Amino acid sequence: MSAANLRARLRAEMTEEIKAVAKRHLATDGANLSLRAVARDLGMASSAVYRYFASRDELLTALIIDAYDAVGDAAERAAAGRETALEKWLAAGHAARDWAIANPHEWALIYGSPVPGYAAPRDTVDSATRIMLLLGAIIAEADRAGEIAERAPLTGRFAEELAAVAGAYLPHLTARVIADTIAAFFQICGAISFELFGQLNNTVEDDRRGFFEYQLRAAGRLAGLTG
Amino acid sequence: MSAANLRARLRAEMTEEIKAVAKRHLATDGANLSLRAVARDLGMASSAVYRYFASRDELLTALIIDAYDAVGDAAERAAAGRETALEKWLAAGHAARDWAIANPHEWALIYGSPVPGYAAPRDTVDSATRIMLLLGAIIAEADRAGEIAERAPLTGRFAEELAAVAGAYLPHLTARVIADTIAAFFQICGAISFELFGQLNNTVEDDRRGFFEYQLRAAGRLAGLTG
DNA sequence: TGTACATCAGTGAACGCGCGTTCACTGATGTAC
DNA sequence: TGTACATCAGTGAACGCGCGTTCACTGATGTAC
Repeated sequence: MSAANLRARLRAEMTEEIKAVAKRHLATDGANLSLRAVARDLGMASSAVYRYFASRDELLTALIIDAYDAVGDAAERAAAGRETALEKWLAAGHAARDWAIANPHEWALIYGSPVPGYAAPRDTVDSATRIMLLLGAIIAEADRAGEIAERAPLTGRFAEELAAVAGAYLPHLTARVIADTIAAFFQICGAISFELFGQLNNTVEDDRRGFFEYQLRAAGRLAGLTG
Repeated sequence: MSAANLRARLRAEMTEEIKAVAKRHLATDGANLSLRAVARDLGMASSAVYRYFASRDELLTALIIDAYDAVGDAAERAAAGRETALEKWLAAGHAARDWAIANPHEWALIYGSPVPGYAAPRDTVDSATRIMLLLGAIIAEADRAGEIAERAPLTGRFAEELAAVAGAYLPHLTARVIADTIAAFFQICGAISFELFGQLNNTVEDDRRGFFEYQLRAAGRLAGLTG
């Protein structure tokens, strides 16, 4: 390996380490992450972090992209091993929830309230849409296999807007599939977020996984999945 | 009016004014609300605020209770004027969404990511559960009127937990109604939050109300509402 | 009616802290000739 | 192989800022006798 490559590798490793420490700090500081605290934990001067990230916002952006990718990855891998559409659906949903429970503050970073004064740059969209595309693909595949319940066509102006999206970016999906995928996605993420943010306290304490699966199946039915 | 009462009234008015300014500040600062900034806006010394709230957290708590009450109030009033269960359901849902759109930062305060380092005290629960009780009451009423679709009984450990809750606090509701109400509530709040937090950008822009109603009806079906 | 006292909203200075970012710098490492 | 130079990670001090909370205080208003 050339010296230049070695330097590049060390740089990449340091970048990862900064992100790893920053992720830990999300737990205590939430989204108002402190660059100085991260540097302190790494035993380096706060100014040194600027060798790796041009600003606090850029570090935040990196964390956000990582989080979207991680949850998307987890869902994709879980679904990949399954046979039927329903199995894939359930596997993807549980994978997302498992990841959220293991990384609650990263989940809050991407699906919680927006960080005041922070505007997500374009770079985040690709990673952000991965999990939605996975859900859409599962539904579309089931649709082609004739496993999707017959439903009345969508009506209303929002249906036209969704049809336009389908035409421009997702020609293999119908407006109906997109609407139902988004709706199911909102339901699933809502269920995960509310469980995570404590709204189930004092009601369902033990079998939250079971209750989540109940809701996950409901979301599947909403999306037309039979079985 | 006695002088003591006058003093009490002025005190109450000042308290309200502090909360009003603090609510405006949620927009810029999110949950890391600055007491000093609020005092500055009111033209008073920051220490004066301590005559009204013992700490920043206590002010936050007051804002949270107000927000829960406001959205609960809006939903209750909207539902009160309707005839059928479905009409009440839609009216309550739209009222919650309308309130959220009008007060996005207060919505984020109660249904967004938890504020780091802040633990909600007991006083908030009554206000927090109002809207869920309303939804549960609508479903229960429809159930008594025979307007709820027949469904298989709940199975699983979470069903037992919910049955225990029903037995202890809500004897007129079945575990099934509670499960479905919670699930529908998560779905509705998820839809509102994700719309508010920008997840619909570049897909549905115009007719978000229509798309929300589509999801609201789906939530109603999930809860067993026919029609 | 007049006076001494209590109440209490609000002041302003201070404590001790943390923050993001900049800047001139050091010193190790690698590169070119 | 040896030397001059370039690169670049990391330092430490500084700038200018904001924060929550405390404390001794002022001064207006109301109360008791």
